[in-house]
Amino acid sequence: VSRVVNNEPNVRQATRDKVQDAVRRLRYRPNAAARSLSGRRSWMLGLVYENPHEFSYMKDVLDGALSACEEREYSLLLRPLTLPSQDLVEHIERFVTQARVEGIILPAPMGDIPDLLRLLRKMEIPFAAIAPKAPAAGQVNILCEDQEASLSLTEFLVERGHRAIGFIKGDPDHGAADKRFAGYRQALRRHGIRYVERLVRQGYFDFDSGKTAAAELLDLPEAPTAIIASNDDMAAGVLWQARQRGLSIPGDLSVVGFDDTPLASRLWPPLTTVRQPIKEMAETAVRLLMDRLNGKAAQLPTAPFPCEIVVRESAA
Amino acid sequence: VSRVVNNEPNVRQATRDKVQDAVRRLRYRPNAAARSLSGRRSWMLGLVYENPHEFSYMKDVLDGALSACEEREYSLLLRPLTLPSQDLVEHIERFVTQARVEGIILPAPMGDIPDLLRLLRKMEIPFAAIAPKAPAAGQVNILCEDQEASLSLTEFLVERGHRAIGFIKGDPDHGAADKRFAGYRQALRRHGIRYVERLVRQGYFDFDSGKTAAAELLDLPEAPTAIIASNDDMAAGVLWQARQRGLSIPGDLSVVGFDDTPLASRLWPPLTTVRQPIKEMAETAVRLLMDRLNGKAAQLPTAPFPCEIVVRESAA
DNA sequence: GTGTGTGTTGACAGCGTTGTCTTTTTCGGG
DNA sequence: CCCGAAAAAGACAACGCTGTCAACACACAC
Repeated sequence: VSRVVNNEPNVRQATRDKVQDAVRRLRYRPNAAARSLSGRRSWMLGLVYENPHEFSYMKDVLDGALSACEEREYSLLLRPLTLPSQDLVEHIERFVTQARVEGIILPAPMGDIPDLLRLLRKMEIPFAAIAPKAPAAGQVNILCEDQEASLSLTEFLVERGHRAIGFIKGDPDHGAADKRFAGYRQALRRHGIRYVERLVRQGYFDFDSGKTAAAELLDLPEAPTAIIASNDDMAAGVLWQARQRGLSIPGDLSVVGFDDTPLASRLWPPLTTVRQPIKEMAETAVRLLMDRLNGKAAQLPTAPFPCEIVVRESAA
Repeated sequence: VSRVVNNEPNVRQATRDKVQDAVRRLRYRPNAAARSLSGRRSWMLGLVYENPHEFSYMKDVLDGALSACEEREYSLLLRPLTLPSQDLVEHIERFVTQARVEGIILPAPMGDIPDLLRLLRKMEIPFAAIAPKAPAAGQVNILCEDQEASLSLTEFLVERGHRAIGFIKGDPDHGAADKRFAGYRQALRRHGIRYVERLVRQGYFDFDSGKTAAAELLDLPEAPTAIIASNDDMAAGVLWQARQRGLSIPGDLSVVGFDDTPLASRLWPPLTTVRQPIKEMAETAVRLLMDRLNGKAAQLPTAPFPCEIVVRESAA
């Protein structure tokens, strides 16, 4: 029965049929616990994430990870965290040893926490990092063309005549933050626009930091005519400040964001933003991680996923 | 060791200490698979949900369920579904028998799908329904004061002078939809305002249906001066339509929603809405379900959770 | 000293699979 | 028809716990 259920070779077709018939008749389902115990495999992956207030990004990661797990009959265990967390290591160690997860998915910014990575390496738990800042060799890394997207997005504004373009950076712990900023600078350079440090503010990927940064930018004597926020939630903060000041969008100020979350299409005016294939990235992360667990040849690093500008009405 | 680890009685303190000391020294962690296999318990709960585009509500459910599971060292398995689904029964049956979940959490509208409930009863899988339309006896039901909240919200508008109040209903499959509508009618009755059927439109808890319904309402010869949307995402649709028509909010039109999602505070103007303690409700659902699994005395039905109006600037 | 009851420890089968080793069957070639 | 190799089937320990029953220790009453 075991050999048939697990599709092993060296079973005569007639026997196979007989077993499969019985399986159906008796509605037999292998017991996952017994299978794990005997096979020394848990058939479980872990998803360790920072629990954000605005969950859109994580929702896509979750959808992708779940669907890839379902394909191969794995289960997915979630472990939300709030950073910074001093008992992180102990926490994760319990998570791993308790549930015996075989591998872990680390969406940003989890792929860049030294303590965490060290622990996982020590415990020999394979992992896949989604959008890490520093994609180390020997681990699964899923990237997307953040810098290219940011370059295009900035050029999109330049082409429409903007020269004073404000930029709100993302949380420096996220890999995407640096790359988006780099794309911005690259675009300025390419078009011979002077980089003005005052036009750049630090944000943290959340609404409030977007509001704060926008306020600073808009109060500048030479206020920008366009603002790039490193994600949609911060862009919402920019819109909010613009409203407060009675600025019309995009008449007085153009605003663009990143991520194409549901929020982007619900704001007024709807946000021009960058869509990333997060769900596909998460699916790929899970699949590559499983391949590695099953000893498939170490894959070549996968090409970064392409992004796409979604043009709406918030920029002119 | 088993007796100490599981806190069973009848172990001398000295022995207990010795074992605990060894546990620490050896970093011993019970093997979940072996424990399940032997104890015939999986230590797993399932969360079966309809996967919405706007995930805010489910995010709170997820947070609550995870935190309650963690308390008692249970794991939570997720099963997103897209309704309607013809192979739902087979799907869930596999989910249950494969992972051997001990119980299932059913956030709305899952608690009202007859096929699903029948299956779970047949398989004798206990479940907890969050905000079901028809809370059947003999199961865990978690409710909140939707009708009362809707009553107060409507009165909030009446007190500010509104008489022509539009209402956009939620998905009729959700229990909350009916109750919110009932609260609206109750408020009208209490204040002697005639109920006008044309001012009520069917929505489905999503942005697009909110837009459509709002368009119909705003095109009415006697357009409402206020619109109640049965959730924030539809309220965002109302704001969108208002903008399209150049209406000022709340000057020309007051708009209110339900759920107090992140979206509500990011829209302009920020939405007056109703906050429900979703996370606490989910935690309670999980705890009661576990109590039932562990044979605690059948609890009395829990009191519905109170809601709270969050006043922002979208209504005047 | 014996008997009784209770608290404590010891011993071991059994949970439902998988991996490995042994035995049997099948098949092609002389 | 027999032989040897390969394919298929069979047998069973092992995985790491829990539940249950047996054994032992100790306190107390008689």
